[in-house]
Amino acid sequence: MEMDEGLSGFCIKGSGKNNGSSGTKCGRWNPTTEQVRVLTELFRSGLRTPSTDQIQNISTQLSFYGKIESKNVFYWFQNHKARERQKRRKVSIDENDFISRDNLNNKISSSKRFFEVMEYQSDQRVIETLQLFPLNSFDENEQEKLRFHANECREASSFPYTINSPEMDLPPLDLRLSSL
Amino acid sequence: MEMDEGLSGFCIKGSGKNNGSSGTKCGRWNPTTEQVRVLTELFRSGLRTPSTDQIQNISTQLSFYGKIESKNVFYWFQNHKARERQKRRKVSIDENDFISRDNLNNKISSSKRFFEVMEYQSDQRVIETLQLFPLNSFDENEQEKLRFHANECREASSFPYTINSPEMDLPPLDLRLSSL
DNA sequence: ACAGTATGAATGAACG
DNA sequence: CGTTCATTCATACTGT
Repeated sequence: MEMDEGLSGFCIKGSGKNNGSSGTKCGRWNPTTEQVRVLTELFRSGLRTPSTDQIQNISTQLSFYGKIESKNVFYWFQNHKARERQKRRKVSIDENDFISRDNLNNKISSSKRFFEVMEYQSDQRVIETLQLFPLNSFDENEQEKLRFHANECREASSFPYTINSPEMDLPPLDLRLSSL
Repeated sequence: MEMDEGLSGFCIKGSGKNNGSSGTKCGRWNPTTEQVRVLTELFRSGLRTPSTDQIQNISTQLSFYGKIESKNVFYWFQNHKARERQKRRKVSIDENDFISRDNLNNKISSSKRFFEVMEYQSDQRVIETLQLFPLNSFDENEQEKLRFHANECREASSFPYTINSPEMDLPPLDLRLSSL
């Protein structure tokens, strides 16, 4: 395997993993559970795109829990934000083919996809919690709403899904690339 | 952590597996042989990085064979591509190694590695076959060559956010946003 | 039952 | 920012 440990990367993270997880090699930042916890909290408090100063501060504070650089914090937020959106995008597409976007009621006939949707909701719920300060990353929520359409137009070609969904009568199978 | 994604619902997949691949526990997607077959076919037809639409379509079509979400398709291609690359990298390294070592002493006689190389050359050769559409994922080989750069220096910070520091003698921990 | 492997999933890092 | 790459974690699978 690859037990090259003697390199300049140093690992921390030996912080007693209870569930015996990661072996933990280094070379890349491997956040402590505490670090992740804090970052997540900040994120859920509404912070999305921390300023340089904020990054510095967060990084400094988190260094208490283990090795960390500001770029790690930067990337973390970048990724977390991006993936939240990505996830949301994917799910809403997946869920599309039977929930006509708001169904007016929890009619949700087929429960098949139900769980997936639930999951995200619970993940998103508390965004408002700590919305009490001047973040300069203000109103992320607002901004996000505004930004909400620009993203969709990526491949304008593919919008068969949004509202209708009788397309579940898929022709048994035609997977020539052209048909995708 | 972010395990909100881990539970993708439940299992289906009872579709009689010949060689007993019908694991059928859940927690993670377990593709049907049919699903794998199709995915592989697409891959060999040249598809590497399907767009969101394509992912969606594929997913929908494959759902005919069993439960599947678009993220599964996404990951599948991600992984498949990565592993192909990985494999190739290893082999070419091995081969360099092999050549430089044995070249002087011997004519290429041992052959073990040859087959491996052959194998996916033949695997790649067919890329053009179905290249009749806008796949947007073209000729991975070329792209890969271009991409061949600084993958090494993980530590060197080419990072815009590094040059800042003076303040902050960290108070043990106060991460309320206001304090950032 | 266990070691080794194949592969789904997650995520840090970075590119365009 | 959205995407893509590399690496790692976790689990299903397979052979012994």
